[in-house]
Amino acid sequence: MQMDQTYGEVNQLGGVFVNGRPLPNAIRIRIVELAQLGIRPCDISRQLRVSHGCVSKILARYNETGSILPGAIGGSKPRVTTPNVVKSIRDYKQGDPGIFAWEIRDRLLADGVCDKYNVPSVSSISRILRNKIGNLSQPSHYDSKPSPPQISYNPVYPYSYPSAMSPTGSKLGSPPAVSVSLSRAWPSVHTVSNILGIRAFMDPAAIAGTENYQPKMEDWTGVNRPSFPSVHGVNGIDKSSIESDIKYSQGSSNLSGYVPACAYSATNHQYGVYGGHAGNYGHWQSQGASLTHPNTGTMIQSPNLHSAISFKNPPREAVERKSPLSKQQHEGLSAVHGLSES
DNA sequence: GTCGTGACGGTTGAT
DNA sequence: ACATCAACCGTCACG
Repeated sequence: MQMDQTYGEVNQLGGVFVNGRPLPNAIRIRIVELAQLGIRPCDISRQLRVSHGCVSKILARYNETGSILPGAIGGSKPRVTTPNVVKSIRDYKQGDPGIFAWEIRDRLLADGVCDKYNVPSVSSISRILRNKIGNLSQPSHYDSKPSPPQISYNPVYPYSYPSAMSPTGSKLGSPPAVSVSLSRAWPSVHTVSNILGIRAFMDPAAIAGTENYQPKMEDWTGVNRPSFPSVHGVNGIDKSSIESDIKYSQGSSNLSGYVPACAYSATNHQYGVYGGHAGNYGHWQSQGASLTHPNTGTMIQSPNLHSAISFKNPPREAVERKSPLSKQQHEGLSAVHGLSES
């Protein structure tokens, strides 16, 4: 609520956080960077004043997915009963009026209309039959609608927008092209890619915005910059930044000492993340930060950071997410490679 | 002392 | 406009 500027709360370590909201990207990145420098999680926790549970989670996620971004918050799962699916169901029903819902389900899978991740349940199919199709002859307005075939769920998908971001900073207003949504597990990756025919996974560009896109953090965009005395701050900053400062200024002091050269450079742009100021998202470009993904060796540079950051492995995560860290590795990551470079 | 985990109270965004 | 719901968040405390 009052969240706008919300003051955050202070955790046991003295760090500031906003309950319910993700840590600013700047901190998330810093966590990863420090870890890459060989600093132990417990020390990172203390230095950044972020609970170790959180450090653990962020690091685990990064190791697994290559993304430092928080997951997509809010929204609903994409509907599986896309117009295209409904249409197929109707076709099957018309072709064989006596067909059972489970048979339809099997056909949807067999015909590639759906995959195991997005195929409607038998009960959903029954409902569709009853409600949307009912009388076979009736055309349901569905077909008329162009509705992009499978992609449809893309659009629907909150989660996945590619945020990519418009460089300009426009937040995510417009979803870029389709970069597919793979974001959560729902549509399986395969599906999507098949559908779209994309090579998304391999193509960094495509990927870029994918996965988590940026969930929005408008509120925080300003986010903090811990180690810095507000450099530019003072002057011209807009309120939001300032406020954010307020919200988050945590131990600046130590930090700086700690993080040496890290690319981060803290500097100002710190929060690159979501736009340091006032909401401009595009700011990612930060300057030089670079993260190298350990497992893969992939290096992420800031400029691309956002892309890099945002994704890496296809999201199967959600699915497997339960146990996040499979310690074993991520083969998938390699795919990512291209990411960083640019 | 570390670190993984899950409950908890919270926010968000689609429906 | 409002309420639900389901996803995610970070903290905390336990083991």
